[in-house]
Order: sequence, then structure tokens, then C-alpha cells
Amino acid sequence: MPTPAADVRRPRDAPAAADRTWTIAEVAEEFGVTHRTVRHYEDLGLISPERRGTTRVYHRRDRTRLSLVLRGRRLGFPLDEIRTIIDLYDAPRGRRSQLEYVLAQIDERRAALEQRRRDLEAAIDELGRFERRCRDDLDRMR
Amino acid sequence: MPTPAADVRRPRDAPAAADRTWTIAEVAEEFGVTHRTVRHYEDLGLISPERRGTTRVYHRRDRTRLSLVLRGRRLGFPLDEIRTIIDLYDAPRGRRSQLEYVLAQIDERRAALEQRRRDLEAAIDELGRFERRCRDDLDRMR
DNA sequence: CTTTACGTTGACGTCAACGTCAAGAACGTG
DNA sequence: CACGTTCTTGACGTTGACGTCAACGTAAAG
Repeated sequence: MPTPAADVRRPRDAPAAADRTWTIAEVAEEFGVTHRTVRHYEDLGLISPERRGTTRVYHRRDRTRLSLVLRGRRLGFPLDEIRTIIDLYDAPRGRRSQLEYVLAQIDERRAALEQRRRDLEAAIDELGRFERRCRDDLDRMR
Repeated sequence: MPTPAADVRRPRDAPAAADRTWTIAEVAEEFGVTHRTVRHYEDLGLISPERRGTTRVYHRRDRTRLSLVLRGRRLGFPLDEIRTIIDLYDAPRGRRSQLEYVLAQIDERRAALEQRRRDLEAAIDELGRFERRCRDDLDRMR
């Protein structure tokens, strides 16, 4: 096993935990996606890693955003919709009007999420009822 | 507004509610999709309407399945995965082994759905906390 | 100093989920 | 029975979300 790349980039005297950075391979590995996927998300503006020369350097912020992206993906949202959502978290909220806009967006998003939750629970309930029926059938076969 | 096509197809003496049928246009309209989408789902084996001559005739069963498909779609599942799920509901459960297979599938599906629910609630919670912060910020601006 | 591993930018390929014509066939209505 | 409406089957186009491949840079390791 070779020396981890992060140890190379991190000077001995610097604190390890705080400002760690990651390579694209590490990030991809950790989140279980390919580097192509990571780059694709960057093309779409979902993450924007630092560049050291030409090489991408990922910070904790990028990992946070990536995990949000992947959760959105697991939930079946299109990537550009995901971007508008997570951009919301970083949106400027200095002026009153901006804050109110953000709050309005939040309401919209929550409505969508709760619609989804209703669908989801309906699906789960239905599955439960179906399982019940199957178990009853099985019992009667004994 | 023209006479609904269903009235034409349904003889005067037949009961209206029980065995009503629908045209592709009616089904599409009712579920808010295009007829192309409905046909696409048929191509993938998600629904299989009766044929009268060359024309598709949709029964209640087809509408039930279609609504399941659309809910699955809202939840972001791929169509072929949706098919395996709703086919489960119509799968033969005569023999014990078949029933046990179905029950195993149900468990799998439920696991996937509950993973999704966790993601969903995490997203909703996060949105709630974020709203809280925004509202606090707004209050402090007064 | 070459090898090897990892990184980078295009550019094209692919697959799912439909959209979009085109060109008939069938059907009820004036 | 002509006619507009609705339905049918292709077949090709499009968009999103990546996969894949080529061609090249670079940096540590042998």
C-alpha cells in the first residue's frame, strides 16, 4: 500500500483534520462514483473544486455538496434541479429581499419533497398490505 | 364539447360503472401524460390494454397499473424497475415456492423504499433547519 | 531517466424516456 | 359517401446522465 497522497500534500506541522484536501480519485472512491461522474458534476456547476495548476483539489465544502448531490440523485431528482436546491444553501442572504426569496424557494422545495413523501408512504403501505395477503395465503397452504 | 367516446362504445342496457372502458386519449388526458407516453409504457410491458381490432381499449386494470407506474415515476424509479415491482402484484402465487419468492422480493423492495424514505426525511429536516436559520436572520434584520 | 500511476481535456458513444413527425386506417357525422 | 377526428404503426430526434477512448502532462519511484 503506497503512502496516501494527502500525507504528501499536508506539511508535518499543519493540523491534520481541519483543512484536509482530497484528490479526485479519493473523492470518487469515497462516494462510490467514477471520476467521470465527479467531473460531470463539475461541468454542471454542482461542485467547483480548487485548482492547483491544472489539478483539481477537493475541500470539505466540495464533499458536502457532493453528498447532497448524491442524495438528490438517490431521490431521483434531475441534476439541474439539484443544483438550484443546493445553490440555495449558499445563496446570498444579506438583503431582506434575498432572504424572502430564499424562504419562498424553501417552501416550494418542501412542498415537492412532501408530495414525494406521500407517494413514498403510499407505496410502502401498499407493499405492507400486499405482504399481509401473501402471508395469509402462505398460512392457509399449511 | 363532443359526446364522450365511452358513451358510444357502451350499449344502453349495460351498467355504466362496472366495466367501463377508456380510449387512449381519455387515459392520457386523465393522467396528464401524452398518448406517446402511454404507448411507450405499453412497449415496455408496463400496461397491456385490450385490442378491439387495431384500437386499444383500456380497462380499470390498466388504469390501476398506470397510476402505479406514474407514482413510481414521481418517486424517480426507472421504468423497468417499476415493471418488476408492479408485476409482482400480479405474479402467480399458487405454489409455495412462488409465494416465498414474492415475499423475498417484497422485502427487497421495502428495503429500497425505506432507504429512500431516510434520504427524504434527511432532506426535509435539513430544509427545515435551514429555514429556521433564515427566519432568525430575518428577525434580526428588523 | 524511463517507467508507472494518476490527472487533464476533448470528443464521441450509449441508454432511458420520451418527443416529433409522417402516412395511413377506422369511425361517426353532416 | 365525403370529411374531419381519432387512432394506428413506424422511424427518427432529443435530452439527461453519464461511459469510453484517445492523447497528452506530470510527478514520484525504481
